[in-house]
Amino acid sequence: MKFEPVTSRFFEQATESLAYQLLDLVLVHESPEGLVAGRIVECEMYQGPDDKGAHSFGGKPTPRTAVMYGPPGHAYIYLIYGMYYCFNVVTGEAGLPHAILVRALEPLVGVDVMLSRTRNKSVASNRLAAGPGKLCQVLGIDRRLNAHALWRPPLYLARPMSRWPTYQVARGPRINIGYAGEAQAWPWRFWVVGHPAVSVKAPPVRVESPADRTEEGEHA
DNA sequence: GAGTTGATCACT
DNA sequence: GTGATCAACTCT
Repeated sequence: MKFEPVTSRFFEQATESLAYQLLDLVLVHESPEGLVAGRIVECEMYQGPDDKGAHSFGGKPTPRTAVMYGPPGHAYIYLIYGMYYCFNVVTGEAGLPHAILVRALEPLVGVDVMLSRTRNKSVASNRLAAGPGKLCQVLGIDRRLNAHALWRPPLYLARPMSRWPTYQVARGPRINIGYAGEAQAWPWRFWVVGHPAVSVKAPPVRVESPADRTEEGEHA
């Protein structure tokens, strides 16, 4: 299976439009243990400084969140709960601290390498990366890749050589941001309807047809 | 419900 | 500078 990296120009669009488009793409890591890649099936957008759920809420850059304030298309990777990493795509023009958390992907290449990195021996192979912490674990992503430009190796977004079958996108509230006040309810999580690699089952606010997606992308 | 580490913040 | 708090998670 071959993949074509996106260009830096790809990231020069509104965050919500990018969130939808991530579901067309593959995340590739040319790791020391081998190439691993998977189709992105779930993501969440975070739009500081007004989003109480975002690390960039309030608008004051910190050492951790500095990369979110830079130009789009770079990786924002942070340690969560002392044990897991989460991988984000920085979006929004420089100065606008937006990012999209990639929550789940469908393993496509290097499943053997992914299996060797997981501790849970009984997990189904299509759920090896069903969750942001597991995703980073099986792809071998850690803080060393923070701020990496995501249009070049060893870590990049890519288009598959052939398009995915037609699919629907659902959107709903984001996961585990109970501290975020009313932002908790904002429908800023996006996922491929019915896909087995999606991390958490939750009722969508609404389901959109491919035509809806196209229309929304053009308006963005 | 526990595990585990470091960023962040409210204080000296 | 120092200490307390707690997190965009995962598995038991």
